[in-house]
Amino acid sequence: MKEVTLKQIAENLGISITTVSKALKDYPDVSKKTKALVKKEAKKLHYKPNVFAVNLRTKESKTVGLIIPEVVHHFFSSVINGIIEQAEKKGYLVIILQSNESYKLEKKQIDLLISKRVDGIMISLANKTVDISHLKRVKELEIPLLMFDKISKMIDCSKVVINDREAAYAATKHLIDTGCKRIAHFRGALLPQNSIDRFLGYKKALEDHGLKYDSSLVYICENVDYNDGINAAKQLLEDHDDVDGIFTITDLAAIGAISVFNEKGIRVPDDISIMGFSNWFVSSAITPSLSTVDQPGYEMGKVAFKQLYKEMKARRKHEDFEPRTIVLETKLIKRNST
Amino acid sequence: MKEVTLKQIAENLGISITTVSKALKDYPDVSKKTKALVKKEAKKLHYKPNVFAVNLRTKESKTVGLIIPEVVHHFFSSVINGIIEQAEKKGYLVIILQSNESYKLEKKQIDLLISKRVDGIMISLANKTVDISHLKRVKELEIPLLMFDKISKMIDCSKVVINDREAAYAATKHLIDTGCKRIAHFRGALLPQNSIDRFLGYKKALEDHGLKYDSSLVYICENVDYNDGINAAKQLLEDHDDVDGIFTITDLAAIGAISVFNEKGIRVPDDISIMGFSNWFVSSAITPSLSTVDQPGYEMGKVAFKQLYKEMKARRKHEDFEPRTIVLETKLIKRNST
DNA sequence: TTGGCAGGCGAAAACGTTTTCGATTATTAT
DNA sequence: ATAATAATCGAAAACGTTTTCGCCTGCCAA
Repeated sequence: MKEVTLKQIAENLGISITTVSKALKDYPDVSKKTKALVKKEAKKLHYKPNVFAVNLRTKESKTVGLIIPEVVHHFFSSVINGIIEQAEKKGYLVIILQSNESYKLEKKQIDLLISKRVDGIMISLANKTVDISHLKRVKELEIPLLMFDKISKMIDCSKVVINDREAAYAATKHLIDTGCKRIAHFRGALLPQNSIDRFLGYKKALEDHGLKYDSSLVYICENVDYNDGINAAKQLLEDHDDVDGIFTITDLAAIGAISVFNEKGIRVPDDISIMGFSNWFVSSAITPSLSTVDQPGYEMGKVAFKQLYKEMKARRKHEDFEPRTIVLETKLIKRNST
Repeated sequence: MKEVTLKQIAENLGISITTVSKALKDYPDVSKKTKALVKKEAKKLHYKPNVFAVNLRTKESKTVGLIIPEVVHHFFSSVINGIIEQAEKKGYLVIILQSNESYKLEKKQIDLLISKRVDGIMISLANKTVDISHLKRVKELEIPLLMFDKISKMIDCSKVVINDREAAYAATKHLIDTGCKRIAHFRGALLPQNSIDRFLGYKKALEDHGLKYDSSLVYICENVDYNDGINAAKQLLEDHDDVDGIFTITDLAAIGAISVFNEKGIRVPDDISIMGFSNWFVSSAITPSLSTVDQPGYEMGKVAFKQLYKEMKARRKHEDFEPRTIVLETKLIKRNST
């Protein structure tokens, strides 16, 4: 049971490999008759081109690499979904790697993708990534690169993001609009741009609406998860008794906080309003359902691949390409926690 | 800025390509002196073998394909996590495809993976998959194949599963042990083996403990999601007023049900106990926290890749390989909903 | 001297494709 | 008739690696 190759078909038909190859790709210098013959024989033998040979010859793998901090994460898995769907449509496959928020791993994975000769790389940076020489290298090798969600401003490449600052501003403003006077913020780690921007949006909203910014109302949720939310909420209850609103960097932290308040008999939103971020679909399932900002993960993945695709196409044709930054719309979702 | 190749190194050193290649791979018929020389030069030039050429020559891609019904899903994304981590350790990359529970897509994706010449394929079947000729073809081509979670008994290959029947039995028994007398079941679609097995476990547990099985207490949650849980719960409340326990096929459905009961003022677990399945981590975050069965996704992914790796290794050495079915342990998790 | 052997190296084939550049024939214009 | 043009085809190089097989040199034993 040997593999079917162009050679095989050529021999069967008594013509050259060249002609077979060209016939299958509809080159204009092959007669209709020969084309028909070749295609028939190819179909009969179930001919499938050997991608390894094609790759070698064309220097393309029709594969892109994707590096994200965490796979088990509603937002990122939505992005993955958007990416692989779009990629498949365009005939590309996606290799997924997880940096676990580690800079070292991220760097290693970039090397891995380069050595695998993917046609493009999409990445959402690890929180701990500050050195970006590994990404510079990608640019030097002229491998199309796209960053999404967690990006670095130091790299000139296409980007897909939301306007974290504006979204956080809107979220905080919503709390103010519903009557909150003293609003705390559960923020993320200090480094990531997202975390900074959401914090700045929060701060600006306060200042624009005559509420004084108080740094003692800002709590850091290092891992931005459920337990962080629990701990921050407990700490908050110890530190302050006059807080009537919280804006959290992520739904998970908000849910953690809500569970604390539920337990202690503090009513949400009567005693304290809570605003999440991301619109993780569980937010609508908890009691009370969580007001939040919708962060379009699936859409982001889709747009991101489309943009990368454009760049890969340009590169193939040796055209030059102008990187773009695409900002996606977020949406304020009002539910029962505010 | 040309690519560095073996030829390049050979020319620089005035030796043959053959010797360079062999030196880099520590062949015994190259002198230590030459090896050192070659390695030094290779490092200096940052030589990286061209995988396309290596693939073509060795007929291996060091890549495996993974097909799952849904990426945005706690259990499956955990499996992905386990797989890619383990794969990376062994020098393999993972291409992820999503069947969206569609048989047609699944079939197409298998073809895609075959034509990409992956070294192995891992799959969790779409619910609608009954025809398995596409999987037979994988076997015929002697591509190592592994099925996990949603498997087919008609295919002889390695499998990694949990004992759904036993786990469901234990879950139902737990409801019985805590005093439930009339226990409903929110089951999944009719076809999938999982769904059948969990149903059978539920039924058997009833019968073994002197409770009569009543088919009117079984509700079908076609998509096994949050809304299904809501609808089933509402229907249940219309149909029956004496039910004091529910075993749901998945946490999501359980959470949907809980939200209905919360709304209607029906107390969980005082009026009705609820038992989920999967131990989706949100289950511990809701009120009341959900008793459930822990389904080890990460572990399953890890074990699955390891097993596939063994088969790929055997295949490379042309040894024959005995497929194995590995059954992973589940764990009953008692929380506040029972 | 001859033979055998080991160590070190390289020529060349092979993997299967794509594409350039001629070559050959058939057709048309002059 | 000749020249120019169009239509078809194929030889061969190229992509970069791996691996088989044989060659050469030097050494030792008989």
